[in-house]
This record gives sequence, C-alpha cells and structure tokens, in this order.
Amino acid sequence: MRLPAAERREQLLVNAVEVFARDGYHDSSMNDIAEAAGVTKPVLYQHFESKRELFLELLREIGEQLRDTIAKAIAEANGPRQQIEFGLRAYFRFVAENRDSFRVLFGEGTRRDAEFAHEAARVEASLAEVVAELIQIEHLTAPHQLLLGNGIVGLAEGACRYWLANDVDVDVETLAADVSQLAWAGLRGIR
Amino acid sequence: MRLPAAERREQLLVNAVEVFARDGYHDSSMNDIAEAAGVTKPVLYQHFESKRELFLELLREIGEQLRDTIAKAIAEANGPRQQIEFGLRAYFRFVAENRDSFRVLFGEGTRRDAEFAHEAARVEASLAEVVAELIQIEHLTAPHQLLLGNGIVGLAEGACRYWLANDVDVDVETLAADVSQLAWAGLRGIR
DNA sequence: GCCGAGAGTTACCGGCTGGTAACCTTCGGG
DNA sequence: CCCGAAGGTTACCAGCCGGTAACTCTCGGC
Repeated sequence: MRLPAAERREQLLVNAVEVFARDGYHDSSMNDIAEAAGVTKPVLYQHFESKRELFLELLREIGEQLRDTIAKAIAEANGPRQQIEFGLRAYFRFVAENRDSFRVLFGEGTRRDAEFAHEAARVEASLAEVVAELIQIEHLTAPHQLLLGNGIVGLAEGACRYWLANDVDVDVETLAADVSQLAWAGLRGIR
Repeated sequence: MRLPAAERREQLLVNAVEVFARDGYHDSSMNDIAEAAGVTKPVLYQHFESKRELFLELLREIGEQLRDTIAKAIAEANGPRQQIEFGLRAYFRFVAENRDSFRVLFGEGTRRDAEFAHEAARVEASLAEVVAELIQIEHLTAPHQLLLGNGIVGLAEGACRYWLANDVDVDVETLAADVSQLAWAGLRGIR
C-alpha cells in the first residue's frame, strides 16, 4: 500500500507512539516501528534522521497537542475557579483518550535521558506558568506562585500515572472533579 | 582485590542496584555492573545465571527488606491508628535511605516486563494485606477491605515516586506524618 | 507509451550485548 | 614445597540494532 510522503509520515508517528508506549524507548527497535506501519526500516529513515530525532519529534508534538487542548478549555471558562476545573478536566480527558501519548511524554524512560527529560520539563513548565497566573492571592511572591503552579501540574500528572499504571476503575469526569476540588481547596488553604 | 564468594556476591548485588537504578534494565549491561564492582563479566555469571535472574533476585531481596522493615515498625505500635502511622513512616524512611532500591522495585521499567511486574505486584499485594487487616470497619466486606488496603499502598508509592522524581524538598518525617494523616482521615470518612 | 521522480525493498556493515570456554593466579593445608 | 580449589581474566561467539548504499517498482504528466 503506497502512501504520499505526508500521510506516511503521519502514520509512522502514530505507530511510533504506540510501539514506544508499549515497549519503552530502548526496547523499541526501528524495525519494530517500521513493521508496525507495514513498511521497512529505510522508509522510517527517509522521514526521520535517527531514532533519537523521531522520539524527540514525538515528544514535541505530544507536548504541543496537550498545551493546545488545555489552553482552549481554559479560554472557555469564567473566573479562576472554573479555569482550573476546565483545565484539569481537559488534561484528564486528553490522557484518557491518548494513553500512549501520556506514557511516552511523561513515562520514566523519558526522564532517564537528559535531552528527553528536558523536553518533558519544558511542557510541564509551560503548563505550570498557565496555572500560576490563575493563582491570585495577596502577599504571594511570583516564585511562590510558580511553585504552587508546578505543584498542581505535578498532582495531575501523578494522579494520571497511578491511574494508568493500575487500571483504576474510575471515569474521567469523576477523577477530574475530585482532583480539581482538591486543588482548589488546597489553594484556598494557602491564603 | 580478591573476595570470598559470599562477600563478592553481596557486593555485586549492591552495585547492580545502583547501576539498574541509574540506567534502567535495558541500558544497564552486565559489563557495566561487573565494572562498577571492579571485576569482569564472567565473575558476574559465576554468581548469577543470567541478567534476568540477577534482576529478579534483586526484586525479591528488595521486596523482602521492605516487608521486614514495615512489619517490625508495625509490631511496635499500639492500635490501628498508630500502626498505620508507624508503617507508613517506616515505608518512607526505607525509600529515603534506599532510593535506588525503590526505583528498581517500583520503577516503570519493572512494569514493562510481565515477570518483573509480577514480582513487584507480589510485594504490593502483601503490603496491602497487612494494611487491610488494620482496617476494621463495621459492615465492610473482605474484598472491600483489600481494595482500601491497596489504595493506601498505592498512595504511599505514588507519593514516593513523585517525591524522588522531582527532588521535592520535604523531609521524611513530615511527608510520613502528612500522608498517614491523609490516609487515616480518608479511612475514617469511609465509615 | 515512455520516462523520471518518488515510494519502497534487499542486503549489507560496524558495534555492542548476553553469554561461554579456556586459561591464569593466588593461597591455605598436607 | 607443591598442589588443588577457588577467584579472576582474556578472548571469543552469535545475534540484534542503528544506520546506509544501491537497487527496483509504481504512477502521473507529457
């Protein structure tokens, strides 16, 4: 089955996420990924310079998708309380619908490599900034705001990691509601 | 430097934990581990049948250490509330003092392999059983007790994972106190 | 209907890894 | 003093993986 370059590239990326999520970076061979897409290895190398570059491209793409999804959700909310709720709900929905993407971007394997870890940290930092802007509390310094923002992002990420790893039987909306209430209550306690 | 077999074996295990924790299962070569111990590869194979067997032995040993540590702590407590507190404190202390061990036993890499994951699950299940026995609530079925036990174990594990991954600046005793209060408050809410 | 560009393949390479065989070295006991 | 057992090493193998060169196949435009 022949495909035009753009489509093949997209298909290769989709298959790569799946394979990387299943086997991890090191246990996934370029052969595996090519085979999963029904082609051979050199085709993969026509679209991506190296295994590293393919993985980095994946990280960048997933990070962008996640940021955009959350940004859109926040834009539709009124006031900080609802912005946090909508943002977290969008986050959990994204993870539920793109489990493989989450595992690739925030999996432990990604943290083990300095360059990969940096890419994941960039995404977290940008999310934390958005959250921090929602935290308007008197007598709160900017660094402290950012710290709290990172805490909320970490809370959501940690919950998702445990959620996916253990196949906890909880629906997305409930999880999102609980965590966002927890986050809001926690932030109110800061005052 | 020559060593008697028993000592060499112990030293190899210690070095193996360190290397596996740093690089993960697949990025750690038997050569790396042997070299870290100041010997060559065949020496490693005199003590362990294969790389898999070495890793499994590590998982079993760490699991046993963790269980024993917690069991001792619980034995010194009076009443369920204190048992939970002592147990969790022992858990967090163990993790703080054996970061590498924790990363090997409960790291994501371990979950990716069926046999490794099974070993980690065995440890979790046995901890969950101990916790479940502390939960004596009226009209609570045995399976529900176990579910709650697993929840507490998961809570502690998740907290540790986030704690280590992000180098959160919190001392062990505080973390243990917070989590054990959270756990106890959560369980009281179940009534 | 041909022809060139782009999609895809076969076949290979060097390097590393798990694992092994054969050899060397140290040291305590008779 | 020697000798055998136990600790340790050198040197190797097969297999896989990332990566590449050179070839073949298909199809749209003239």
